[in-house]
Amino acid sequence: MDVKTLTLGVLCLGEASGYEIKKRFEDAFQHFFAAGFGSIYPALKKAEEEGLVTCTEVPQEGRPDKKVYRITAAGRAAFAAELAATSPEHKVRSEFLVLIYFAHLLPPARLAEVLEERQRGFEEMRRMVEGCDVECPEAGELTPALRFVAGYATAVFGAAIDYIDAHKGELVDAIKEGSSR
Amino acid sequence: MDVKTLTLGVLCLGEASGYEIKKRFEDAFQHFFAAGFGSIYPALKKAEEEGLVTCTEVPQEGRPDKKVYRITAAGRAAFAAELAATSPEHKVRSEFLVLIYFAHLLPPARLAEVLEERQRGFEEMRRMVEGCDVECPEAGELTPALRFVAGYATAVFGAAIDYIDAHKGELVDAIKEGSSR
DNA sequence: CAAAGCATGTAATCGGTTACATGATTGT
DNA sequence: ACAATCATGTAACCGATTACATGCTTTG
Repeated sequence: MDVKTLTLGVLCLGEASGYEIKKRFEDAFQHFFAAGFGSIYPALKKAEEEGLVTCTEVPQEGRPDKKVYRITAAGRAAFAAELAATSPEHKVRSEFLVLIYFAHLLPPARLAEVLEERQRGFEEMRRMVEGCDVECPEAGELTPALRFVAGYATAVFGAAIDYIDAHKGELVDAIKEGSSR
Repeated sequence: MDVKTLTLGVLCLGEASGYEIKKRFEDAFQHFFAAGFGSIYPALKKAEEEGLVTCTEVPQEGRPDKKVYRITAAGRAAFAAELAATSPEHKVRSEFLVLIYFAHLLPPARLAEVLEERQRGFEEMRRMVEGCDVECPEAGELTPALRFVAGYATAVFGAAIDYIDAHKGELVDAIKEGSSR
């Protein structure tokens, strides 16, 4: 699945500009599907060429015109078809775990930093996911699907945080001993 | 961090051929850093050109010669420097969570399949990570770092599996109701 | 006064995946 | 017989990141 497809997904939920889609990616998908302007704008352009979305330019003062995109029937169908065909992959690319795997080649002080930095990162992620719950009470109750995703993320980040917290001291001590010997 | 760098890391642990490095990636890094032949072989070639590894061709019968790579002092230094400079990122790209997020656009039967498929995937991963413990008793005790990585993965996969198991019925039921209404 | 937010885009580059190309041996 | 394992590589392609380019408004 590429950025163009998920962009279609966002537009299924309502019209939006490229900038707004980027924000959606940040506060809803960030923890499982990141994307920057450099992939969103070209994706929107291509989707428009293919008739999957339409675009209305809204004049703005002191800014470039806002381009509001709306999904078409063809776009909706394309997104549904893509969803039906994608298998539930789940890939992780973790420099953090590489660093731990080769901890013996890291200065012990740096190792401790690495562990705390990642722990803070996970804590921030968890806060954000839980915040999602609180942020949108106006839209009525969270749908079951959204609750599932948020609950999943909370559980997984929680497990990661707890594990790091419970074992970091032990690891750092062992590496310190190893490097002084 | 790219494949070339992690390849250097593997060679820090002992000499190996491209094929053997690929196996290492599969049974040690798979859950946090995947790589295929198409990135490993060119990485090795480039590392050799840069003097980070040396290569000895070992004649084989009925197969292409085996090319055994060994890391050089420069290679070791380059790897250590790279490690010291990399920040502990941790990125997830999950088609699975996208599928759940848009569960309302999926046939309920497919949703149930998706949940079970991913659960099985995580269970397999967890088994593999735990197996790591059992597979290499000859190399003496697992180092603290290796234990940390295995323990982390076990905890996180466990949390994911438990969460899916506890909430999949609820989700599927809710989506079924939504689509019949 | 500086930083963050609003708003759009392009081009170069980079890294990785996939498919192709070859072929013997061993296990089911 | 067929699949898997051993063993190496290349080339085309694809998608994403990064840097560049511009510039006003709001908030701290």
